[in-house]
This record gives sequence, structure tokens and C-alpha cells, in this order.
Amino acid sequence: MPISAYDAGVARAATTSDVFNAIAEPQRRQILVLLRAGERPVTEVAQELGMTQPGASKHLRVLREVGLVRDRRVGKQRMYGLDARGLRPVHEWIGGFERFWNGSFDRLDAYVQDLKQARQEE
Amino acid sequence: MPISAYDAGVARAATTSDVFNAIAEPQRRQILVLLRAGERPVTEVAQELGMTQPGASKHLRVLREVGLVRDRRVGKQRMYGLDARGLRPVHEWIGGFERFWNGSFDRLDAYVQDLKQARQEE
DNA sequence: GCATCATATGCCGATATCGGCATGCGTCAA
DNA sequence: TTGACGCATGCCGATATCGGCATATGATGC
Repeated sequence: MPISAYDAGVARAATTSDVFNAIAEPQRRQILVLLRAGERPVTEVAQELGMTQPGASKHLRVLREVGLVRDRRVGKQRMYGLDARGLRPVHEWIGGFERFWNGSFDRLDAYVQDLKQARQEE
Repeated sequence: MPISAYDAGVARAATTSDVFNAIAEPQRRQILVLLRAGERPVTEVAQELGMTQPGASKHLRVLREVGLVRDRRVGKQRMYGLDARGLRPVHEWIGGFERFWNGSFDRLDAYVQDLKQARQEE
């Protein structure tokens, strides 16, 4: 939240409209996975994932606002489709940790290695 | 939430203790990045990132509970270090969308391509 | 216009979350 | 043991979140 906004209490800072937050919701992740197979109208999304129509609609809205999903009208229906480009920054951010989950590049990892050895040596 | 648990109202489902949720918080992401450079005691984390000591401690707790961070005691201090292995599943999940942000593998992407062409043809 | 289908939105209750503050607990040194 | 330091925890206020329900909005066809 760039604008100063609180006099007291504060509460959570800048969660909204953030891709990381959008994919933090299990159901929203399910929607994204589902849409990999192709566009779908809201009702179909809801049915296939066992959620209510308003529920699906709300989650799709969040995904739309962060740009992970696009919609287009087809008659009365609204087809929702994946736009995964927004996931790329996330993938890259996490990729910055890639070397830390294999090798021994930081001190903690070394420490963990030590623990393992210590256990084996029991 | 595998266990049925609500009679009314329901509210948010299963956010807690989930890696996706842990990295949804900007400050926690900062902590992870900082710890890439090596272990640090709580106070140092707080100082370097401009947060209060209890604030840092709480975020570190969340990260610890999802296994992204490990701690070990060193005298009075508690050194926190990165354990990035928990990020791997996230990386892989997102990797499942990789082909969707380059090529034209799904219908929406094709639709987007069409839009671009249509614009160029104006 | 009117009825109908498809979707979005508003409201509510329950809960989760975050920051700030004060305080508790654990460890070390004297 | 006592004091000091480092960190964790508890409580609070403000707010965000999610699901369910009812309803508003939008588009279509008659």
C-alpha cells in the first residue's frame, strides 16, 4: 500500500491484487489447472470443481484482476481462459532459490548436511 | 480441509500452514531473499528489513512452520537459515504452466494471438 | 416489453491475518 | 541468584477473506 493510510491498528498490508496472493488459494489454483485444458464458462468451472456459481465467479474475478485469466463473451455465456503470463514472474522469483534446494550453497544447507551425517553416524 | 468442520458461516478454508500462503506475504518473501545470503539472528533480520523484532519473529515462525526456514541456537541467539526445499513443489506447480506463457498451446492464447493480429491489421 | 438463462454483486457471519505493544521465557555471565 | 540480553508469545484493534444466500445486472429470444 503505497499511500500512508493508517493512524492505528494497521492490519494486513498489501495483499490484494497480487499474483502471489491469487495463487495462495487452493480453489483458485484448481481453476487455473482446469483452464489449462481450455476455456470454460463460469457454470462449467463451478460444476467441474464442485463449487457454487457465485463462488466460482468470485474466484475468477480475483484471477482476472491479477491478469491470470481473461474472459470473452460468447452469447449469454462468458468464457474464461488461462493467461499464464502473470505466473512467469513468480516462477522466476522462485527460480532464484533453485540452487538452494540441491547443492550446499549456503550455511544452513551445510548445517543440514551435518545433521544428516550426524544421524547416519549414530 | 478434509474434515467436515462447520455448521454455518464457514469462512476461509485451509490457508494456514501452506507454502503458497507463506510466500504470499511480501515481508516473508523479503526474509527468504535475505536469508539466501546466509543465516541471521532475528534481530538482524528485523533491522535489515526495517521491521520490529516481534514482527520478524512472527513471520519467521510462519516460515518455520511450513519448513522454509530452520533455526538453531547459538548462545543466546537463534540463527535462522533458509531451507528452500519447500519451494520446489511450488516451482514445479508453476512450471506446469510454462508452455502457456510462450507458445500457443491453448485456446485463449490463440484468441489472444488473434487479437494481436486484428490490432496490427487495423 | 417480458421471460429466461448466465453471470456478477451485495450482504452476512465466521474467521484469519497483520502490526504494535507489553510481557513471558530462556540463556548466559557475574 | 540476579540481571541483562535475545527472542517468543499473548492480546488488541483494524481489516481482509471466504462461503452461502439472495438478488441485481446483462444478454438473448419471443
